[in-house]
Amino acid sequence: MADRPLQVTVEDVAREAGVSRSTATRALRGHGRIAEATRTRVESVAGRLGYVPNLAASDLAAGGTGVVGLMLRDAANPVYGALFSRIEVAARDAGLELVTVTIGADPGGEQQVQALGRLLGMRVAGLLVATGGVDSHRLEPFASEVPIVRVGRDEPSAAIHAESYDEAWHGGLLAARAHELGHARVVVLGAEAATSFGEHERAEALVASLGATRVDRVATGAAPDDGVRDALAAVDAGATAVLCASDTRQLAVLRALAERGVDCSTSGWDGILPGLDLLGLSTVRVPVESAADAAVERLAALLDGDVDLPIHRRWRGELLPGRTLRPVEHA
Amino acid sequence: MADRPLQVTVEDVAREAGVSRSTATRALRGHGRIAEATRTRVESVAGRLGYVPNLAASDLAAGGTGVVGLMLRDAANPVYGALFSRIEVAARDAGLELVTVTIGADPGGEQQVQALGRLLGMRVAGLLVATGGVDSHRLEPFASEVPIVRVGRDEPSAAIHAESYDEAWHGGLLAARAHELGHARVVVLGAEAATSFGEHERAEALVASLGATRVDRVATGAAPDDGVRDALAAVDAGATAVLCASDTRQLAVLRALAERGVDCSTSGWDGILPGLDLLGLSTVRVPVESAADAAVERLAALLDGDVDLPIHRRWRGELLPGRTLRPVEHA
DNA sequence: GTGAAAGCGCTAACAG
DNA sequence: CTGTTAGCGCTTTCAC
Repeated sequence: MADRPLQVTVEDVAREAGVSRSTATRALRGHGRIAEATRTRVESVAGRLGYVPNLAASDLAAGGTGVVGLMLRDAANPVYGALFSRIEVAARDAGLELVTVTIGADPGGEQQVQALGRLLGMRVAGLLVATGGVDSHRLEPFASEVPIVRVGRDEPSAAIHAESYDEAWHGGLLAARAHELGHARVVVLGAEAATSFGEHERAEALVASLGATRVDRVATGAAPDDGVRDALAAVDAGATAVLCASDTRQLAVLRALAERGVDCSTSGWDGILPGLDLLGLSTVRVPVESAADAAVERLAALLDGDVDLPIHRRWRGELLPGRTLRPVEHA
Repeated sequence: MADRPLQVTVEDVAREAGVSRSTATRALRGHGRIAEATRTRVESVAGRLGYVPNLAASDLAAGGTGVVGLMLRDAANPVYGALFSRIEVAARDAGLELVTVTIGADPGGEQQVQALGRLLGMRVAGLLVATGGVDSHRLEPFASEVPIVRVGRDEPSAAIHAESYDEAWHGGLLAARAHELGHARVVVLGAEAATSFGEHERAEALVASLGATRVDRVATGAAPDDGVRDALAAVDAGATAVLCASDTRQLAVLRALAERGVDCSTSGWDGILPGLDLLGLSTVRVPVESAADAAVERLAALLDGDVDLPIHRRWRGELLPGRTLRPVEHA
């Protein structure tokens, strides 16, 4: 191997193999007609020299990449981790190469612009957007030039494809369960719209499905234990369950409950957390896998020029009954 | 905005702004001398046209990228999720742009070669390797051309930097705890070397620290409940604790124990899982944050040409006593 | 089957 | 302060 493998160019490989640059390229990329003998010779020279094709050059010359870009939200959250992982696997199975850029909790801010710019600047062949943090209006101008699929969140724009979760339905599941267990006054705990649109949407879905049930809505910031105090106050005032817009929040509530020795039903939302069965969490298992698979499949189809699906689709998960949401005890 | 923003070139912007291509570039990149008036004009034209610089072209012309590459292992595991997230944040704080490629559970295989090739092909300025799945000998040839920092796992090669965990010490922590609680016969449950080197290493560390304690070593495959049956058999035969090489495995054991109504101490390793406090898991909290921060900081320093650190460093976490590893009850 | 030549879109000296 | 001039490394017609 050369002492500076990354400095080796096709030119070098060609010279060393005694062929022209174009022949070397052909041999390496396996396109056009080429003599088998030449091909193997060039290949072995390339290997010996440690040649690593310069992608910038090749993308530029070829006028585009085969790579698809993924914009992701902070993976510390197991839900995004699971989504990421599943997208990754699906993409690999579909023969798509993926490059990922992540975006912190910086709604509407600098980061997303930059991340999006980077991916578009790479002239990715397609875009998967798995973060609520990116506004549709930023994406929209590019929708006609590169296929964009949003995953895990509803998409308002009709120009952008989406595979999301049927959160309204999920809310119905939880509300029905709470009702069935006799809860007549509950608190709904979840972020306000500006903090996390997803959580907000979930909370609203819950409230909407709760119908006649008396609801104390606690809208909070991003930190899991934001609003826990308020929720407990409502419990003291007579609420019999704290319905949370995410499992992380539910954990915070359980922690607070345990600490104060208060007994109260809770539920969450996500259903991804390893060990949630041991904890007995009552929650909704969100269909991460379906959405991820569908998004990748859809993108692959778009890249192939096929399109026949409705532009937006929603997937349904299931209720995990658990043990934290219990029947109301009548005094 | 142009009807085809991604087709707009500096040339177009320059023409529209009535300047030359190089002036336009200068205006956009803010290098060299440029009249403030021209700059704003060019900028506004670029904005209006929806110009997105072609990075392939710019990287090629500039002879390199500013981007650093991250090779990551499957993020479904909360530990990798946490690591990923922290690296991301640290990189952002350090002003580094990150592109990530992930590698499935394909030790030594095609995927890593491809992923590495993609990053090197992009001519990244530096490389962060956060997966055990990439062999050192693949990395080594490039270590002299691009700074490479391995994170979260020991690195055998002296050419490659590393910020890893002091697993031997962690093993000591757990072993001491088990001893102190009176466990005289334990089972150590963790993957075999070929399946997960990290887990294997942990298990070995445990065994080594366990000294005179009688140990049944159960070496398994990757699935969390592999080997659980064997572990329980050892418990039936008299072992008083099952020490696991990861928290995921510990969960599997707890599940099996609960199912069979058997009572037995357990411990895990990782300490990242949200809600582990509620579960009372006894485990070691691995110093993900320290390693991630150190790795990014080191890489940034390397990119600046500073180097003074020992090439390999190890970080120490802490014991989370929990409630799953309990004193042995004497009959 | 192979080589020569013309760029891809951008940057970076240089002059002016 | 701005325009001109060379490329960066690779792909791709098009002749031979």
